[in-house]
Amino acid sequence: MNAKADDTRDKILDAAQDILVTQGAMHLTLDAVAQKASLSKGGLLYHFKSKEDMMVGLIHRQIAGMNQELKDQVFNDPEPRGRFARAYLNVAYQKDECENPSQKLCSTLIAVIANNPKLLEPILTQINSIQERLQNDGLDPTSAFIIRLIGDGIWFNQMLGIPVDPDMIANVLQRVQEETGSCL
Amino acid sequence: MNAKADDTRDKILDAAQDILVTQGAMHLTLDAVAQKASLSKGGLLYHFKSKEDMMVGLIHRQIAGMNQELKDQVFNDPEPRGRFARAYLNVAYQKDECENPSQKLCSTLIAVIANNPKLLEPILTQINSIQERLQNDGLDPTSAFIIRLIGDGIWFNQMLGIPVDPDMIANVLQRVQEETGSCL
DNA sequence: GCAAAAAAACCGTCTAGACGGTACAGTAAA
DNA sequence: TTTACTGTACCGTCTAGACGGTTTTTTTGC
Repeated sequence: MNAKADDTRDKILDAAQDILVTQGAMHLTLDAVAQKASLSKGGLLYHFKSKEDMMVGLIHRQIAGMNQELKDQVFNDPEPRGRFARAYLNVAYQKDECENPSQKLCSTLIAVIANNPKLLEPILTQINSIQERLQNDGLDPTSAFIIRLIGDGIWFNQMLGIPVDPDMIANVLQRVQEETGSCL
Repeated sequence: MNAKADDTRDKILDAAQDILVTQGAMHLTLDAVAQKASLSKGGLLYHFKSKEDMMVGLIHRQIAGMNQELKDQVFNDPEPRGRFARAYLNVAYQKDECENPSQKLCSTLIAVIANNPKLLEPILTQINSIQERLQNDGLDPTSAFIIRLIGDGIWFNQMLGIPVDPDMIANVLQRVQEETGSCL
């Protein structure tokens, strides 16, 4: 069955993700991932034919997860104008530390950049797509760009593990909320 | 003489930096650095007793360079109110691609995070210092924080090698220019 | 409905090479 | 004599990936 294989693949990617978040990119080895996924190294390499292949799988899954989050946020926002912008900021900063897809994506990013910048392509595509959607969000281009930079800044801080003050983020989100209502 | 030694140390750090920017953190090996610096591996280890030691040296030099840039920018800005904020954005984004200290710092950052998060300390100190200086820049706290995030966002993009539209950056800078004159 | 064949999923060891770091003998200049 | 190196040989460790074999699942033939 394909479901079993998909399940195993997911387990492998979960393990890789966990190692990236908790131990850093340097400790992401095939052995470590296999062990954490309760699998042999051979089993791992059956599903992903190389470490690079595994990283690609991880990137794609992360991006898909992020897009789902964005979709949900947009869906739950009744005001069309600027709702993608708000969604982007909300996804970039999520309060619950454990299940933060943005931070996971960040950890993945670091690993990718450090080990194989060629794998950045799908991520760049995603970023371009976000920029485009921001531009078509009913805001003027400069405001859209500013919001993107703010979101990226939040990412950046989370990536470095810098504790960002939740109250401050709330202030920023509120101001954006107000300004996207008018014009920013 | 001490000048000779300092010169060699600088040459070594230049080489390390160059490898980081052009090839990525994975290719930063002692052998590669020594070769690029036209030096033997033994010679390198004479100046830096370990790879970690070399990284620390690199971080410190980068931070010093950035602070010098900030100082210069602030010095050349006649309007006291918000001039550190403007300086920060200007340093984060520099047009001339070759000599961009911000991008070099970014590459170093990645290497550090990926290989030894313990070395982040001096960088976190720097970031906190920047945040503090932004807060004492005559702007309200939320505006200051927003500007920091924008600057970090610019960093983030440069770090990923994402080509940011110079015109857009100019627009952002101009708006900040206008707003820091009034209140943002 | 069931056995045999085939394919999929997985195990665990082995190897070749890279890398950080050490040791040390020697050299050249200040 | 000290400082600033060169250059080589070497060690221990780590890691990606290859490989041959084994178990489990699915498909096929009857």
